Amino acid sequence: MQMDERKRKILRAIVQDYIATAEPVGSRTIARKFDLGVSPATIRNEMADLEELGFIEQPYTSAGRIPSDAGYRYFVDCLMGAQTLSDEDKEIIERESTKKICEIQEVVSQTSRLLSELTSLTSLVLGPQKGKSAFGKMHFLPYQPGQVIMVIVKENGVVENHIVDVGDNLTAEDLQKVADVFNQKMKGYSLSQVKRSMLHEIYSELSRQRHLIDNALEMLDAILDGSEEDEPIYLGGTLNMLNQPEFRDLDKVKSLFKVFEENEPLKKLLLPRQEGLNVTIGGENTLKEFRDCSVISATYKVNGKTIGAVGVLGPTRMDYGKVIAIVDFMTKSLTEVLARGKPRGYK
Amino acid sequence: MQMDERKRKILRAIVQDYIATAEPVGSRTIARKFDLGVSPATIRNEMADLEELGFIEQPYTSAGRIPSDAGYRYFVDCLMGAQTLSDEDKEIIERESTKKICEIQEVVSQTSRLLSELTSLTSLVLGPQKGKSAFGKMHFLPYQPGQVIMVIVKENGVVENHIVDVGDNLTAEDLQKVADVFNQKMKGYSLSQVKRSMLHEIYSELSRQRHLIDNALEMLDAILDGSEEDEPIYLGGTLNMLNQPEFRDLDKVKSLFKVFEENEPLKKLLLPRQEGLNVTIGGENTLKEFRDCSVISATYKVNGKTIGAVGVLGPTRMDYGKVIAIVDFMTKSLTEVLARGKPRGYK
DNA sequence: TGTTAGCACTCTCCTCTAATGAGTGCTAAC
DNA sequence: GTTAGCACTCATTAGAGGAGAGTGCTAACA
Repeated sequence: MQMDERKRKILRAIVQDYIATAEPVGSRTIARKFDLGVSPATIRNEMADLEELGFIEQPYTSAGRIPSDAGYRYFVDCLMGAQTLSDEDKEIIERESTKKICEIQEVVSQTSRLLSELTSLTSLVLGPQKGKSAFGKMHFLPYQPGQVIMVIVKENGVVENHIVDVGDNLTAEDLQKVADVFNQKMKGYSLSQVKRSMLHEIYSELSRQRHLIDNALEMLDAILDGSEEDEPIYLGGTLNMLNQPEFRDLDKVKSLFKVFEENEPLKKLLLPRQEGLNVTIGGENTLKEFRDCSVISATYKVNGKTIGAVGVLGPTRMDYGKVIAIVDFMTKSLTEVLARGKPRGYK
Repeated sequence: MQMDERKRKILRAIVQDYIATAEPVGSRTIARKFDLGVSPATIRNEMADLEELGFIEQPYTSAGRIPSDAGYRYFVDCLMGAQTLSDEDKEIIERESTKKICEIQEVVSQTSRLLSELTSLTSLVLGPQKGKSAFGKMHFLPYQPGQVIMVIVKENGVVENHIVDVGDNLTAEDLQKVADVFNQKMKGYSLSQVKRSMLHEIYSELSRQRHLIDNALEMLDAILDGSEEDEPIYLGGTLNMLNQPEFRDLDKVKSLFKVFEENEPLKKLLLPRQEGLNVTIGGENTLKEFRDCSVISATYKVNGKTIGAVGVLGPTRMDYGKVIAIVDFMTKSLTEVLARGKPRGYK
């Protein structure tokens, strides 16, 4: 059996109506709401075919039909057509993107908030990967007797500071020397790349300040590498999920929100199998908590390099056209903002 | 009518049983579970009295009784007796508190996590108030052409850094001069305290660097004062609320979680009417979302000065004895940790 | 051969009713 | 003052019946 034009029209009608109403769609409804020029009986026949093809299913005998995952997939891939963004939404995004921002975190959280607001769904934003940042420059500043402020400028421009305990017997010159050696030897390397030999050199050059070096290395370790693993994902509008009829069930809500508290599953959800825009529908997600959910995600870039991703999570019964348009435009806007504003924090 | 010993025993039994089962308590149940040496009929008579006194109420005619807010209040104030902490919990808290921590934020989030874990309720932790911190010292470090890193050491020891745009024509000496003037004039003042005259002085002394000063002041404003308003409250174990039978209702959950997203109401909930430990029961909370909730909160100190608060939020039907013991011990442990470890970030 | 009207059938959802059971208040006896 | 007994109340549950939506099938029609 083949899909013909009428089947496509009917499938599209079913998906659209189900997205709008969350109720199983009957042949009569389609005949009434969509002007297909055929009777409900004909539509019924076609629906039987569509069911056989696996695009729709019945919750129970003699209920209307709802789209299957495959049905949504076919809809997204073949039926949806060009996604248009409403002028209103477009304007809102553009207005936001012209705001001046200096911290990368602000950009990310703003993006997250905006996404969930525009879609009335839950947004996921993965900020620029800090992990790969390398050592740039080190400064020491006076703080208190026995302690100094160690300021680390990473190669990606992020500045961090930590208090380091030093002995009482270190002079400003000693510290300057330590900084000089570090700056010279380590520029451009992350700590994990620092060879033993390099450390050895530093140690031997600065044998007097061994205590300080140990402390400094510990701090550096945390700054340069520690953050790699648990890059947080910004969640927005989680409560929107509670408005979805598919989450009327409290146990479902509980297990969903539990997953929200973890990072790894969300990252898996967000990170695309390929560059650009991805649509993951229902069971295509591996996690059972998301079996009834779809994710629209997309990566964004700086200098042609992919550095993060944004996504929207909602029930499979979501307005794919609208959400895809929003996510798409948002990543483009984000890429633009990052290229223009150059806030600190991305590589 | 007066409370006598038997009435007290019965009220205590009702509260304890209701806390344990979440079911209205009948006279028969009390006679069976608690050995009061009287028959259900007698207990019924006493319960009628307790109801008249306002300590218990009936959800509907011929259901068992549940404690009213006043009943819980009487229980907490007069019936509960000394709260003992289980050795197990004590050990857990002590083990946590010996861990080395260097950032105040870690302490706060650890505390929050621990509280919600031990109580299976929701924890609220208000970190040390940063607001009152004053200007301590300013440093400039080279960053990129046209930009410098402004490092601000606040009087409470917190170090923050920001990138500031400067013109191309500023030398290191110029910057040093700016820093010197700021350090000299502003030490110990928060920006809101800076008199116009003082600013005038700075301006006239540094007329050449006006552009830099404007930028610096803007940053300082954010650092010194901006954080005062929206000191975040750390929430832990919000999902625990979903396990409480009183939150079976999805609408209730929705409105509760909505409040969780705001800061102001939570702060109101947490900030005590008096120093030390506070118990706020049911309707004593002003917000309608918390009408069925109680809050056990307590302040913690450093150097004898109250600087923050922790609290536990749960249904009015909570195990007051246990929770009070935990919160009490926790604040003491926290006070101790802060006094000993002196992590940065408190005043 | 494709389309349509008609019709019996299925299954959910809602409502109504009756039975159950927990718990009370009252009364009278101890 | 305490208790046993009893009638009464009311939430909860299960079951029955009806309404309604929607289907699949059949037969007639173009």
